[in-house]
Amino acid sequence: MSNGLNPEQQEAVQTLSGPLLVLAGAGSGKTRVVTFRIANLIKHGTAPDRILAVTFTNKAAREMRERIAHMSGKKTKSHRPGKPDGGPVVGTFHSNCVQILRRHAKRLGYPDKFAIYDRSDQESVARDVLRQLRVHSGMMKPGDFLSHISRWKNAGVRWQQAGELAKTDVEHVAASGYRRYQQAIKLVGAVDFDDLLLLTEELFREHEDIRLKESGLYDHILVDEYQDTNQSQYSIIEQLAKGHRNLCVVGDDDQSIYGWRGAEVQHILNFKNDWPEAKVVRLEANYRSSGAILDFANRLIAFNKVRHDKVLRAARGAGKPPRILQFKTELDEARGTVDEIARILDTRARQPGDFAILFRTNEQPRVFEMELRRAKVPYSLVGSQSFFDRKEVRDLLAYLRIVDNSKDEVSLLRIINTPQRGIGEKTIENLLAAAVNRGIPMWEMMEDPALISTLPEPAKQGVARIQSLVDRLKAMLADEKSSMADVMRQLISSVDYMGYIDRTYPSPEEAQARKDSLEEVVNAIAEYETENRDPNLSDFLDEVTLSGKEFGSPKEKQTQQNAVALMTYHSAKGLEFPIVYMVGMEEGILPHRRSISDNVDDVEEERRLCYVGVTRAQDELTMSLPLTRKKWGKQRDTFASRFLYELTGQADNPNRMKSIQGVRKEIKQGEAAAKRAKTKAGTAGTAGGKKASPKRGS
DNA sequence: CTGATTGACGTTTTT
DNA sequence: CGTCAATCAG
Repeated sequence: MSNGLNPEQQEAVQTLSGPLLVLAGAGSGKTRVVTFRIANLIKHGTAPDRILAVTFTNKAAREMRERIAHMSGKKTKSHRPGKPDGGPVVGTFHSNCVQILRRHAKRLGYPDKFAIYDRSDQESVARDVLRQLRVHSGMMKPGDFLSHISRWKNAGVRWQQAGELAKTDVEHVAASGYRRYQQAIKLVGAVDFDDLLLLTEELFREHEDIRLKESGLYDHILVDEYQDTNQSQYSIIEQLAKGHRNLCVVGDDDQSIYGWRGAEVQHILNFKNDWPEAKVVRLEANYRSSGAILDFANRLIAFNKVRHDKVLRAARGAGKPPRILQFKTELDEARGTVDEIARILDTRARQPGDFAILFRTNEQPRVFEMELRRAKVPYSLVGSQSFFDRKEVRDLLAYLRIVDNSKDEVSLLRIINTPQRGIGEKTIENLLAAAVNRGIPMWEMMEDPALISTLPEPAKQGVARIQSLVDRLKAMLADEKSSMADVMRQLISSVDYMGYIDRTYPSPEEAQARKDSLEEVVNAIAEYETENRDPNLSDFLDEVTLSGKEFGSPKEKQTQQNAVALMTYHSAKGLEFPIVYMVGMEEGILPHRRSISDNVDDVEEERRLCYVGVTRAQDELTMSLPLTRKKWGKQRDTFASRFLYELTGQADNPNRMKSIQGVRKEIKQGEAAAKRAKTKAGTAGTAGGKKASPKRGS
């Protein structure tokens, strides 16, 4: 074997035509197989740019591009099919859909320059919709509302049909909100992340000419992490591949962890039904982890009922047995873990980048971050509050988005009075109402002299100022001589954003930190400009929205290169580390309380999550739990995760059942308390007078 | 219109 | 115990 692949891997690499399902276990060299197969296709005469590889994350796309470039010496491009620079097209579902939609938006009644709304933009639209519907936050919060819509969209349900499907009161409210939400974002020419997929699917389904044109761009399609495709993605792939049938999908049903986002394991389990002539290759040899770690993984996942039966074979020796540690509090857990890492680093046997600390929720890492900072261990927190979520960064981007596309209402509302320029709440309300009334974007409404004349003097001036600012920036952008970074700098000084920061944040350190992140935005734009052949604002904004987290400053990137990784199990998928710590192994966290109910638990996906965590580890694995955790101001007892018993082969240990029952009881009590609070609130409304007086007395 | 204070509330994961 | 939204006095 010239390239060091085993026979199964060889088979996957050498099957060059027709449908191919690669059932790849964790650590089976999946990524290598995919890249080798692409190289092989090219070697056998496929033009590189007629190969489309779809990845799940931007990071995976970037890595694959690098590997391919490394192997073939060919450059690959991110997601610009049709341009003559050669390599295979590698990108995520979302980035590919954006490209397709940008080419055909008009056919769906969208403007060429549609904005892409991310989670935070969506929330602001959702808040507005809920306010219009007079929905109290006790009934439904913006997040809940959006997950209803998202679930419908993932299942291909449009707002016209949602009402019929709604059963509960909450669903009915969500359904009527769905209509308003969808009309609102369409009016401002925006699409959300789900729309990117939904609209592409619709485009292909309703316009055969477009489907033929787009699918005709490729002769081969490869899809990674196929177990995580949802309904729209499944359909898009089918539409693209049904002509040539050269479709290779790679995945592992045991690592399906995005069910909550509409992913359906059935797609990978049923692949042979949809593509009957498909060849199936199973990769069950694991090259990543030590035997002892794999034993844990195999024992654990065997508890799941819905799965392809498979057992990972260890290609390596047994290695160190994994450890399970208990600490008194979550602070002790963090301290113990970090101290150990620091100690190992002192011996120089390992580098910071060899370690990962994995957890379930984004709130867990706080303590670990504190401890890592104290111990002066470099770390990088993946996900969570990303750079582009910081207020000042979002503000600047909102300005850019207005310059790019003045219809973008969410962005306009964000910066219309930031920094303050005398346009108050009342004025905004009036503008908005008038715009809605006439069915035009707010920005256009602001250009109506009749309306302007009704505004109070300060607001009048404010509107004039923001209009002239945007005009100036637009002109500057069109001017060849000034770069996008120049436009950005001009913007910051024109609105005196620095002064705004000084006024808003009295602490000098915080003010400086915020100013630094402004600088980083300018750097990011400058970097984008130097790295892209045909830089333009729309494209920059797309990239930021679709992959915001990975855009950090050069400085940030460097420190992240060799740092202890702090991340969720979800973000860890596809990665590997010599030393892994899985922390907070408690009932209620992993499995998460939301998957546990009175007597029927739905924890299979949580178990897969745990499995993903275990199989990230190459040499050493440590699982830990604090015996108490601070919650709502009180230190409370925790229960050991049922998974700890399962993976150590102690499933019949009575303590496992005690744990499960313990957490169920706790959840039940929590629910009862919530109910009591709710009824109390209800009665307080009618009999409010009775209870109010004693409180005021003090 | 702006900045400060008080009260309610707290169940997950992300392209 | 913190966070954030709603509320209130300049």
